[in-house]
Amino acid sequence: MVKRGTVALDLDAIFSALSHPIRRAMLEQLAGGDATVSELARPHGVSLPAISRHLRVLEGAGLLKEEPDGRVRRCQIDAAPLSAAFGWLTRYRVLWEDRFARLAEHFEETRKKERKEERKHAHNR
Amino acid sequence: MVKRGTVALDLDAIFSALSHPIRRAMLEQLAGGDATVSELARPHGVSLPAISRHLRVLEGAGLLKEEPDGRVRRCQIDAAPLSAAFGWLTRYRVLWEDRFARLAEHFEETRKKERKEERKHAHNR
DNA sequence: CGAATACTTAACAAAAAGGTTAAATATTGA
DNA sequence: TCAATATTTAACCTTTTTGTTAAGTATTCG
Repeated sequence: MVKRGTVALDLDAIFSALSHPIRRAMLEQLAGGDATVSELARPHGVSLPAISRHLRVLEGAGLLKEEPDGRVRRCQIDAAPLSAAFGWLTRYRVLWEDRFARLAEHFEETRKKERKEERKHAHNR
Repeated sequence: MVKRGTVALDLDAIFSALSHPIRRAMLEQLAGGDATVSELARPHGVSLPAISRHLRVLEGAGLLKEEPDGRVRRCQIDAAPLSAAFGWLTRYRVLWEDRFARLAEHFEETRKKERKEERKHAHNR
């Protein structure tokens, strides 16, 4: 495991953690704010033990922090390791074809449009 | 498998492909230019069949294109799926803490410094 | 042609990943 | 105190991943 500054960079664990749709969905959910284990489990049709282990995978990659709060366990995202993943991709982005840049732009624009849509809908809520 | 435009976005396969150090190293090597299977195998202390299967994993994620050239097989990177991974990270980057941005900057700067170093060394070769 | 080169496929084994149910633990609240 | 709630641990099973060696398939070159 490589260290850079105070940030542990275990790219194997980070990319591996991101490779499962349930775990990505959990991170997406946590991006909207902290959540308990049960709240994170609700959208997925799997057992609690399965969820518990997904959480440990995320924790192992440094992507998750948990804090016991009564009989509930409050989870929050730690985005630092994502920066490592981002960093790796960025590093090679410059070396790979321009196609990459063009596609990245495409994503940025899609994202902008989506945010515009979100703001529009927010008014109707 | 989701499609957006002409780009296949199989984030499971892409992140999974990126989760193995040998495969990341292969992509790094390919970033420096096309290579044959043996050339890609050389740096890693594993058997050719093992390499062959790593290549199929990369191919399965759409990250690799191969072209038979005589008895050699020339491999080249296809960065498009990396853009999908990049896109996913970017999408959530805006939602996660500023810490992310600060770390991303850190990486960009590290990268700049490294490139400066590379140019310096290039003169001495 | 026939040997060497560059790979891939097949068959196998060990380990990791992802899921299940049942049981254990800790906390809250009636 | 006792039952309900929230979550983890244990034990187990199946599938996937990663590696191995041995054998097969093309292609090149003397």
